[in-house]
Amino acid sequence: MALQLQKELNPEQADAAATISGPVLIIAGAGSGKTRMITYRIAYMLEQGISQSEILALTFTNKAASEMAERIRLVTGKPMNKLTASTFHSFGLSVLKRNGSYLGYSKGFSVYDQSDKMGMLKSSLVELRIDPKSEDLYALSELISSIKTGRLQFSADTSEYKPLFKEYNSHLKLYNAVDFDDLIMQPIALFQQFPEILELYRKKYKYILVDEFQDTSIQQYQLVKMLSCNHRNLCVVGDDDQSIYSWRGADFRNITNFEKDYPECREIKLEQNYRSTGTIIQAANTLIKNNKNRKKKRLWTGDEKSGIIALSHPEDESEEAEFIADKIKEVMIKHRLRYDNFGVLLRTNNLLTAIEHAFLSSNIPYKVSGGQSFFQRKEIKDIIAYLRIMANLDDEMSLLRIINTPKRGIGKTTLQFFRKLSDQKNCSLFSAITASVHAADTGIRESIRRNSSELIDFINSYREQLFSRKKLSTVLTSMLTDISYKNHIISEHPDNDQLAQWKMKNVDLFISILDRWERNPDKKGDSLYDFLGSISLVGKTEPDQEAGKVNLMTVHASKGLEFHTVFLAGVEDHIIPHKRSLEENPDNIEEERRLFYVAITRAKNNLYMTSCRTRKYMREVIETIPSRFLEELPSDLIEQPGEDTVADVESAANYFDQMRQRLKAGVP
DNA sequence: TGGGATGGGGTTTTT
DNA sequence: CCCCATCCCA
Repeated sequence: MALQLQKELNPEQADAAATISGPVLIIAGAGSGKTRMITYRIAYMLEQGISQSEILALTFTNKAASEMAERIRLVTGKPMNKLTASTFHSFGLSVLKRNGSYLGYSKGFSVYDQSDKMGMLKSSLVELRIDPKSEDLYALSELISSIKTGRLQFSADTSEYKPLFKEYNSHLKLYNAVDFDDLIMQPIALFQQFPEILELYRKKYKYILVDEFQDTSIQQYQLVKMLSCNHRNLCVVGDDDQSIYSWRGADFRNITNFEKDYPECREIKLEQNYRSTGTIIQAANTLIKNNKNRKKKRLWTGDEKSGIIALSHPEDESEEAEFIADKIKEVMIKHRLRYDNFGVLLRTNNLLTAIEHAFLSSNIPYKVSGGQSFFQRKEIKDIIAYLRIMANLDDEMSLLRIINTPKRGIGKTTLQFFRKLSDQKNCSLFSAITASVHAADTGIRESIRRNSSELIDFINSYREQLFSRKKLSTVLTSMLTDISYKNHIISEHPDNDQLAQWKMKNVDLFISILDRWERNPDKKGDSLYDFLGSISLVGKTEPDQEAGKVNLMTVHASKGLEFHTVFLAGVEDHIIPHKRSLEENPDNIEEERRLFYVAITRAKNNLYMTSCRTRKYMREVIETIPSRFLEELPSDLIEQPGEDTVADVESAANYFDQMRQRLKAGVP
């Protein structure tokens, strides 16, 4: 059955979907049916006889990648097991897994996340005899990242960190580990050093598509360019107005670079919005017009002016949360909606708690995406560290993590001794401990030698089992029993049994995730290495297809999603736009505005914004100021409860004035 | 020397 | 409010 692009898509979408060879730049406004277009485009390619294995589709999140494959499967009715749809990072990981040995990585190398990275930085500083407390670790990790990706060069005031940079990288190598930046930079290095490997990838992936192109970094674009510069079948899809990841290296100038690199490219704009009511679109357009740095486009919709945008000013965050809870119930009944038609969006994760409390006490089912990932939780990271050290004996960060979890009687001093030894012999910590427990004259006390020796034997024995024929989940379960991990959890929370129970539930959940992964017939023959790889890049908790729950998330996490009714909480200056963001660079105001734009355009029908008058921050209650972006919205579109429109606009203006006075007076 | 108790400080967003 | 670091005791 032939696909009928003209019937399924509007003329621009159909044009974009049918243009499968040569470079194409598609500017797709919010809600313009981008995903639908991409789905049909790939389905159409397959219909034209291009095989799945020749297509590389790069997306921004794992969720987007799996959804893309699923949608194509639904349209074509065929399984998509040969299609490569993944994030840049997981693509990079797969390249390294296959070819890492060329760069000196051995099988089972570890992938370090942000917190591992911080830990590495801290110990590198100690090694260089710099007090970690005197440094801003977060800023340092950004610096390291920028240098590594070539975004920044060492300058006069940063050159003092050259040794740190060197130390950090050589330790990564020593631990047989890579960080997130390496997942992009090492494949590039590999392709540069071994053109014959690059050639293989070029031959394989004849058609490349990049989604969320505005959020790719210069390096990610470089990687794509390397792969596609011969056949030039590169399609990039993006919207500069929704670029919200510049802090992570995203550079929407890539869009202009693309036009330069591929002068023959076709450019197609999707500007018709199918998602939102006219009110929402008008507000969004008015807001984003204030950004100087953007491509000309104007989103339009057939809808005239239905839908609601409302603003209210609760006293504090608990009143705000209650308002949202009550409003959800009210709107749900009025419009006969389900809970999952609602999205509650927040600029920062710490605004989450108040909302969760309110939802719990008014029995509103909800799910949180974003925030701390399941795999980032302490108890889960502990278990992963056990698996990682067994997969990769050089993995020092993991060894350090588990060495006294639970307590094993190996303390600071002993550890220092071992680390010094590993440094002297330029070997891994694990080898250093092994050597020292077997040496005749160890220089350590007998009881400690015994403890350490037990640990080494423990790791070796379970390592062996994990690579035997046994089921991983079975081995893991017996290992956790062996170390009485659950008792450890209980002893960590002597006065909070509920928390301990919750953590144990997480542990069980992890085991069942492993179990399910092992049972998956696609993963047959895969090993512990593959499992660790597969979880190392999973950001958020997988959306368990849980229907019937209110969606609670950060604005960043909401990109690409839509809800009948959206709540945007904490619409206050210092939150959105965020204080720190502006402190870093006043130009960030445009990115903050884009964030606000993304939030607004998630709404199909209604948008309820709340701006508290006071808010608790850390320990103190502070007076807040309504977000400056509120003034950029057309005031006649905004309802404020309990007042008629004219008085409303006036009082809002007054309110802003008062607040500005207060701000000038120096009241925070 | 290890481990518990006590006090200080703090994440904007995430692959 | 919670997590981490340091200090001090056993």
